[in-house]
Amino acid sequence: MEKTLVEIDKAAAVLKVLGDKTRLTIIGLIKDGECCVCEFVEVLQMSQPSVSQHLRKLRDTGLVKERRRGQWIFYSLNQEHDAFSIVESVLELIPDQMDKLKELENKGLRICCD
Amino acid sequence: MEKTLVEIDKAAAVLKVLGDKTRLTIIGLIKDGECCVCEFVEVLQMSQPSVSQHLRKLRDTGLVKERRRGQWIFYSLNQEHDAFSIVESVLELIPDQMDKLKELENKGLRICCD
DNA sequence: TGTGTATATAAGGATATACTTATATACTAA
DNA sequence: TTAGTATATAAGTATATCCTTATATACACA
Repeated sequence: MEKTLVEIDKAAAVLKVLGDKTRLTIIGLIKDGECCVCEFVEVLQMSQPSVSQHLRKLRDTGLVKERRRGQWIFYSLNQEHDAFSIVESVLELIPDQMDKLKELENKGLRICCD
Repeated sequence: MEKTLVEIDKAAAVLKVLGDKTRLTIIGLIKDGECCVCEFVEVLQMSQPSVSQHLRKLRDTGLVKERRRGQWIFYSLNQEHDAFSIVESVLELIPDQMDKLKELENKGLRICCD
């Protein structure tokens, strides 16, 4: 997988979007799979519009992909992103968020659509 | 070199500081050595207070170190930072800034203090 | 000591950010 | 079609950010 150089402006834009606790947690939550908006709302304990707005920033920079599945929209990491190597190194450094998804599952709130 | 986990808040703070074109350029300029404030001012074509304020953010998060040498203060990367791996992956991705230092040297504006 | 140079800090203003509440859109199922 | 659920967008507001100009601090040298 070739690594392309990324202009400073673009790299700065990516880092700025990643530089927020909420969005970083979202990235951590979809490290190994996808989540839908209502799952983020539950895990993050934030309002739905607020979560939507954070997801929009992630989507606008191309860091995440979305996939509609019935009434749900699932978000996942865009591993094709030019700056994905940054995302990877961030994910290696921050604590795993999987326990939060486990907790969701235990509460019966995990959305599964396969 | 052990890689420590970094809390989400701290990682977000680091990414936020890196998420600015000016500061990212500064990081690029000191990739392989140190620069003093007046060199940044010349390369970045920005006011001295503005540069100082950017350097302060980088210093406050611990991403750079400073070293006074006579009347000059030299800044360099803090390779001991918990999140240095992020800095490294960013530096691998963005274009080299060394040409700007070469240009400074050609204009006789490079400060050397050894 | 006084003057000049390098850097930092303070204060103020324009713009960006991250919430809020209200509303619109898209899909599902009766 | 209508009602309900999931998500997005709009508008407003408090706060943060990044610049500016003015001033303070630290050092060098005569």
